[in-house]
Amino acid sequence: MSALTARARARAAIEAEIRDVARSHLADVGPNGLSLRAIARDLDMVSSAIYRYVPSRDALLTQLIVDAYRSVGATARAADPGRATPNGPDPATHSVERFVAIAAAVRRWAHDRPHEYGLIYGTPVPGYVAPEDTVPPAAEVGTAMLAVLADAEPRGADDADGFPASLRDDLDRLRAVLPGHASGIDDGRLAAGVQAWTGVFGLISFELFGHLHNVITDGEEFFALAMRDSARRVFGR
Amino acid sequence: MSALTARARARAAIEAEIRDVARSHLADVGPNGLSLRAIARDLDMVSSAIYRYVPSRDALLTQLIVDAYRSVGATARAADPGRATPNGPDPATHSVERFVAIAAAVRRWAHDRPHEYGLIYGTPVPGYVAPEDTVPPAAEVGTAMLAVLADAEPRGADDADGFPASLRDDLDRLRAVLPGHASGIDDGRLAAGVQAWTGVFGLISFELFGHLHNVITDGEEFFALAMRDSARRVFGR
DNA sequence: TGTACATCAGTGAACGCGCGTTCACTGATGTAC
DNA sequence: TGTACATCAGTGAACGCGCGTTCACTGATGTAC
Repeated sequence: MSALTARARARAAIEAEIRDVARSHLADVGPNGLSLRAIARDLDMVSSAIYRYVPSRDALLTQLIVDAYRSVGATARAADPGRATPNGPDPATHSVERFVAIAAAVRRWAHDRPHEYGLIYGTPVPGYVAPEDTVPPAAEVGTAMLAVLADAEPRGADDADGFPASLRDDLDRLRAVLPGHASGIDDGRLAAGVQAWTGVFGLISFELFGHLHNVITDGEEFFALAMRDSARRVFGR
Repeated sequence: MSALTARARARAAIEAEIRDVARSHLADVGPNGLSLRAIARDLDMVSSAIYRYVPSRDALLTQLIVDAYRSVGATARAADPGRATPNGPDPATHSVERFVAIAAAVRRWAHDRPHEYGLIYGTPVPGYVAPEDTVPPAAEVGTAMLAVLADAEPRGADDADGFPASLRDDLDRLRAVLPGHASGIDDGRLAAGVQAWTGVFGLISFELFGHLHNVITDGEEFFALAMRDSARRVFGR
């Protein structure tokens, strides 16, 4: 029934296995320590056999990075209650709730697979240069979060007094990339939105990398509190 | 005149050289790639000679980590305009300004030595367990930033409604560690302070690790804006 | 000031290990007629 | 349905490399008397 030949199915299965094993190794040794030989060993393959499936170590890293970006991007999109309705945003869901829900889902995702999170949001792997194909997946989460801005009801005042020209340019460029009627977002709100967006990952990283040890034990509550606060600043309460 | 013998001075000089070379290698290969042999090579030493100065690779890593924490901690303290006066905090300097000044100095520090920043605020090195002696230096920056809270004039309202007990406990514990008359800080403000503190590193990491590429070009301005905003939320304007 | 001994710095060889990647090869699975 | 050929998966040996760490040793620098 399957359109794929037995060989093609076997190949797909092994490719998936390789990525799974690689992800689990990531947890033990980190991206720098990731070894094709070790992966092959775990799969009862001879070390050279893995080159039938993976062109090089860096290519495998790239795949894992792209997978991770796509995965967290999909998680963010799926968690947005405003996007849940069939056509367009649900106007009944307040933007604050949407932002908070997405943030919480991203945090859950990160805590469930800290090594994959570290792979994309931690220290860049030295010597590894991310190819172009990682760029679009990398943008997915940010787009999902900032899309909430585009749907929010516009506010009257633009409290962007004193923004330097360079920053206004940046915000203009960003507005152009955002979906829908993003053009209605004023500079002040857009800047606050970017800040809120960076805050999501800032807090997740801080917690995951151990810098809240001996400070905050209930990371989940604190995160929820902080995100609510962030979102309210952007959207007003 | 020197209290140290020639041998002791030579030793101190070489130890410093080793750390310098190690720091420069950090930039090229990251903490995982740091190699005692490579360091020895750069110093025209035979590979085994380095063991006269460094007990092991992990010990060297620990030293670099401690140095980095101390360095950023000292930077933060030195940048606090409220601490500049001989005795006690300068009441004329508003807390917002103090926080913003410290944050900017920390960002500068990080941008001047991104690898050292990554060493302490990036992904933890897999397999490396930080010994106890890294804990006090690690706390220095946070203490410097939150100390501003302790000096701030108390505000009337405590907008900490709905804080769960676990979070209140965390905040109590934290208050006990903070210097001076920190006991006067209410839960709402303390939580906001912690959030502002994590925001500093969140934004620095985000920028340094490349996640603001194609979004914000003038990172310095955006950072300043964000920190001002953060601080105002904590201290009121 | 001089000598005897202890401490230290630096050498060179070796241990056992792991890595990415290439290559010529065997045997199995697919495809075209 | 059967055969001939092309493609693919997996093998095993090898290349050249780097690593942390130990060890027995030589020669220089320091210390105590």
